Amino acid sequence: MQLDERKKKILQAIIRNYLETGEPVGSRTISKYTDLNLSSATIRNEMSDLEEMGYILQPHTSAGRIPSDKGYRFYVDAMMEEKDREIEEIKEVYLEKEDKMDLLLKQVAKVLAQNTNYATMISAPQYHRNKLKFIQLSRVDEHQILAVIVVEGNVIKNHLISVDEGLSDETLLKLNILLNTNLNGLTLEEINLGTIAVLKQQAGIHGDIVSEVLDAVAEAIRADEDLEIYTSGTNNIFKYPELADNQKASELITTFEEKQSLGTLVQETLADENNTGIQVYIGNESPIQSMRDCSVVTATYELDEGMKGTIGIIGPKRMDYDKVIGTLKTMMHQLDDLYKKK
Amino acid sequence: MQLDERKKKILQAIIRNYLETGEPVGSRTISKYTDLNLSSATIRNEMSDLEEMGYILQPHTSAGRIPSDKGYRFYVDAMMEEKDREIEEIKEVYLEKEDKMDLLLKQVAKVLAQNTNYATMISAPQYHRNKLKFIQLSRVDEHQILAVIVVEGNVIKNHLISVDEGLSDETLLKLNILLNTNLNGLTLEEINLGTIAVLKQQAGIHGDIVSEVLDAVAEAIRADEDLEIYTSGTNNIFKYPELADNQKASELITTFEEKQSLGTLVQETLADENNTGIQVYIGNESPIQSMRDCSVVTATYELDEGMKGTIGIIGPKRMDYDKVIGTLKTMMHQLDDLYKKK
DNA sequence: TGTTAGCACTCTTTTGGAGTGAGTGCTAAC
DNA sequence: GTTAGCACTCACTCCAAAAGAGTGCTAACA
Repeated sequence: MQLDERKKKILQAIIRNYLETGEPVGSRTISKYTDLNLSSATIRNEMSDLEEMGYILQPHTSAGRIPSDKGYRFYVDAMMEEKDREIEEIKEVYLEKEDKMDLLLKQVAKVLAQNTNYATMISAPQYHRNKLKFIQLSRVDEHQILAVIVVEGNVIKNHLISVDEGLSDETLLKLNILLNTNLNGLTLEEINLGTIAVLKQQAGIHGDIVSEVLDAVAEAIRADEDLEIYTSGTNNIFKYPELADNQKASELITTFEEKQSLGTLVQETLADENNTGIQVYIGNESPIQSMRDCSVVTATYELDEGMKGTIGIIGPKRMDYDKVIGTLKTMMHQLDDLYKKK
Repeated sequence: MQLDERKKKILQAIIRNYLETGEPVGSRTISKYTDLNLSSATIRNEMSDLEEMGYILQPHTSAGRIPSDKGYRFYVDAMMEEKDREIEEIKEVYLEKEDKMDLLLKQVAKVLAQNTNYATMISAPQYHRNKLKFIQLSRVDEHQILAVIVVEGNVIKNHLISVDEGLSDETLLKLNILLNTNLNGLTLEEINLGTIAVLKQQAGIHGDIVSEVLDAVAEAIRADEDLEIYTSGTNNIFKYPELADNQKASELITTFEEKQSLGTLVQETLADENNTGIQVYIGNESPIQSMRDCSVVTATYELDEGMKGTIGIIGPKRMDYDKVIGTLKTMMHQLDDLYKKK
C-alpha cells in the first residue's frame, strides 16, 4: 500500500494532535481538525489502512489511535526534511558567561531543561589528538614533588610524588629539562618502551620519579575515558504520565544518576557523523535500554578543534520535537558565540 | 501521664512492627506479638493513652496506629542509649582501595546505598586552616603562563594566564621568588591590601600578572564554598510507597540532583558537634524542606586533621535505624583503616 | 483497681453491576 | 470513492452493598 498525500496529512494530523493532548485520537477529531473536509467514516477507513501499514496503533479495540515508533519516525523525518526551515525564532535561551568549563556546562544543561521541560544531559568535551605540551616538576616540601602536566587543549593534571630524601634544585632542573626535551609534542602512542628506557637511564638514580611521572602522563592523556556528564531536570519526567510510573521512573532516574550508561549515548552520537549534527532516537532506536519509552534528541557541539561533546534531551516519545530541535540549534549558536568571544 | 515500662514496651512493639510492615498496627497484633500476655482490650487502653501523649497517631478512626515523629524520636533515642551496643556485627561493607578521592567517595556512597536500600550522599572533605603552601609560575607557550597553587592539605589549583609579550626565564624566576617569599604560609585573611600593594610595587610592569595570581589564590583558598557532593541510590526511594508518589518523589529527586540544598544538611551536621558523630533527623527535624517525610541519618568522617566530610542516608521515617547506624559505623571504621594504610 | 470479653460502631477497601461515552467496523446507499 | 447509520466494544465512572480491620465503651471478673 502507498502512503499517498492524503494519508500523510491524516497521519500528521493524528501525531500533532497526540503530541498536544497525549490522548488517543479518534476519527471524528481528525475530521473536524483538518481542512480535508472528509467525514469521520472516511477517516476511519484511512486510519485502518495506516494501522495496517504500522504507522499508528490502537491501545484497545474501542479507542482512538496513537502513533507507533514508525509513525513518529515518519513525522520527525518529514519535519527535518523541510530543510528550508526558516531561521528558527531565537527563543530566549540565555547563557551567562562563565569562566569555568564545568559551570558553563551545568548551566547549559539547566537552561535547556527549563526551556524544554524535559530531562537534559551534556558531556564535557573530549579531547582528541592529545599531545603532551609541557611538564613541570617542583618541590612542594621536603618530601613531596609536584608534577604538573599540560596537554594540548590546555588540560592540566597535577600529581604529587613522595620522595624519601630531598632533591637539590639542580637535580630538579635537570629532570625538568630531561623530561621536557624528550617528551614534549608526543602522543601516548609515541611514548614507547624505547623512549622510556632512554629516559630512565638518563635519570639515573631518579628513575623512580620518572616512572611515576610517566604514569601520570599516561593518565592525563587518556583522561577522556571517564568522561564527565552533567544532567539537569531529571524531575521533568514526572510531568509525563507515560514515564512517571514507578518502575519506569526508577529506571530512568538510575540511568541519570549513574551517568555511566549515558556515555554510550555520547559515543553513539559522536560516532554517527551525519550532516545536520542533530539526531533523534525514538523508543528502541536509543542505545539505552531504560529509554525505550522515551525519545532522545542529541546534538554534537564543538568548542574548539577536536573538542567535541554531546548534548542530549530526553523526554516522552510525544515530545515537542519541533521546539526541542529549535532550542538545541539556538543553544549551539549561543555556545559558538560565547566561546569565540572568550 | 507517665511513660511507664509497659507503655514503653508497647510503644516499641508498635514501632518495630510498623518499621517492618509499613501498615498501621492494631491492638490484636500487639497482644499476640509481645510477651506481655495482655488482651487486645488492655492494649487498646494503653494505645489510647500513648496517642493522647502524642507518641502514636491514627490515620483514620477505624485504623491501627502509626508512630508520630515524637514516637520515632523516643525509639531512636532509646536505641542510641543502649550504648553498650555490642560491637556491631561487621556487615559486609567492602571498600576497595582507590587512589583518587572522588572515586573513593563515589564508591562509599554506592556501597552504602546497596547495603541499606536507601538513598545516600557524601560530601567531599572540606579543608580548614587553608594556608598557602607553594606557588609556581611556568611558561606553557609564547602567550600563556601557568600558575600552580598548592594549599595546605595538598589541594592543588591551576590557573592559566594570558600574556601579550613573552616573559624571559629570568623574569619568571623573579616573580616566582617574589610570590613565594611574600605569600607562603599565609591564610586568606592574612593577605591584606598592604601585602598586595607591596607585591604589586615590586612586580613593576608585571603587576597585572600578580593581580591575576592573587585572584586565583583567593579562589583556591575559599574553594570549599562550592563543596562537592556525591549521591547514590536515589532510585531506592521508589521502594517505599510513602515516598514514591509523584509529587514527593519529584521533589526528592530534584534535591538530589541539585546537590546544592544537600549542602545545608552538611553544614548542619558539621556544626552540631555531638559525641557519637551520628545524628538522626526525623521528619521536620531535617533542615531540608523536601525531606519532611523522610528520616536522615548522618555521620561525620575525618580523614586527616581538619579534613571533615559528611555521609548521609535518606529513607522513609520507618527506616531500619538499627541497621543503618550499624552500617554507617562500620563504614567509618573502614574509611579510617583505608586512609591510615595509605 | 487493673484486666478482659463482648458488642456496637466507624471507616476503608473490595466487589460487582449499571450506565455512559468515545470510538470503531461494517453495510448499504449516494 | 464517500458517507450516513447502526451495532458493538471497551474503558471509565458511579453507586451500593459487603467484607474486614480496628476502635471505644461498658459491664463483669479476679
